[in-house]
Amino acid sequence: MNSKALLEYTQQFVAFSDREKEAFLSSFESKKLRKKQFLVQPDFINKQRSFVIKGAFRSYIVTESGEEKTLQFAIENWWVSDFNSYLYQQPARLFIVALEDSEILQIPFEKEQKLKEEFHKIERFFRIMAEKGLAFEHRRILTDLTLNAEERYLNFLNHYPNFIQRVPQYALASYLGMTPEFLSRIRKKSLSRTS
Amino acid sequence: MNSKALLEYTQQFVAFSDREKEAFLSSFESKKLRKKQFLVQPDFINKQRSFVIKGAFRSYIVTESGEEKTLQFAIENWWVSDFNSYLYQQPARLFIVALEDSEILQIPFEKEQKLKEEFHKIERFFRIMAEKGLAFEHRRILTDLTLNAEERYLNFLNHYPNFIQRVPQYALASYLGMTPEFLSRIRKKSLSRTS
DNA sequence: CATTTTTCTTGAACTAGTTCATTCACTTAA
DNA sequence: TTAAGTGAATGAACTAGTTCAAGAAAAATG
Repeated sequence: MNSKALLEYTQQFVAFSDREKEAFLSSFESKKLRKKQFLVQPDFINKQRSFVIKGAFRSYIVTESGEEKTLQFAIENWWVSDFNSYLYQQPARLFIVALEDSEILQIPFEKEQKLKEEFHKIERFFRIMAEKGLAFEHRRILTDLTLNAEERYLNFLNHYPNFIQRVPQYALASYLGMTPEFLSRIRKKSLSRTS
Repeated sequence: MNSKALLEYTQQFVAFSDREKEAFLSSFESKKLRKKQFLVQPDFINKQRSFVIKGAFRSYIVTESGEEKTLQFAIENWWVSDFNSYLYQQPARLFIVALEDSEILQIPFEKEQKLKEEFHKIERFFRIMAEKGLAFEHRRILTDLTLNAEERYLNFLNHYPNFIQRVPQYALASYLGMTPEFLSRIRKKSLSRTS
């Protein structure tokens, strides 16, 4: 199994012992998804946390009127889940779909709980993941409250240039809280300024 | 020191031993703030995490054009900080101000790090805090993407009725991502429907 | 490689929410 | 008490972003 990328990822944050490494990595299972396959669907419980080895995902909610609103994108070295569903083991509200043919490593909820009980360092690892996630979402909320549509797009471009090519524009628009038509106009405008 | 409320709060999530209890609670210091006093200000590092014993706080950012955008409210049994500043020990971008005469318990960043190293259960406690915070912010982002201004207000009313009386309307408006004038109109409309 | 499907672009009308200016109500403090 | 702020309400003009419709481009499929 291709757990090298995951191990290297963890080493940015904690130094696992050999036992911890073994316990941690052996709790994951590899899974492959083809483009357009669903990893999570509403009304089902999101029973796994997934780490992206290869490919790209989008998590989104469908409103009453049928619009899709994107909560998150994930590419290599990102985690993806319906976090409310996973944390509380309640039915999901989100869809998570593969944007490309993808490979992930998944850990089941129960195994994660046991690892965190048994190993302090694994508890720490997931604490750090959650804190980084929380800080990230605070920054997102602040930019959403602070910037207008064009500024939000330029800000995204700045921070995540590598996402742009891999994500459909209508999905990015809904992540940024605007319509695809308006994003198209914004891009036209900023292109004409650049060239 | 009034650490009873904090201890009871932790017991919802973890069962500390006597040693852990002692180490945890003795790491906090009590602080009182009068209404309108600042707990955090931009450009200073947010060196403490604060737990509200009594009173109410608001964290907000001031935009280039001078508007205040509210990120968070906190009353009794909530934590408050500029979390990006605290986590990364970088200069804050937020103001945090007391909305009432208040009392908090504060733990310094360095002490928190040591406690998390020494005690697995304290590591777990902060892991749980971060995960709950992350799930909360995901729900917030989803409602912001999904609902219009009136629905966001009614949703807030539903979920946090006790905040309404303690928070100025202009601050609530900026938390909900609308102008105070528009919130005023929304309230007028929904009042006339109720009575 | 032709065709079917999906995504992106463009225009024109529209509207949810903003802005600005003024009045009203309510604390706070001297 | 009276003055001096500060927060909330209201009206009217405005605009950032939406909606709808239709065509163009790109990508997937057999």
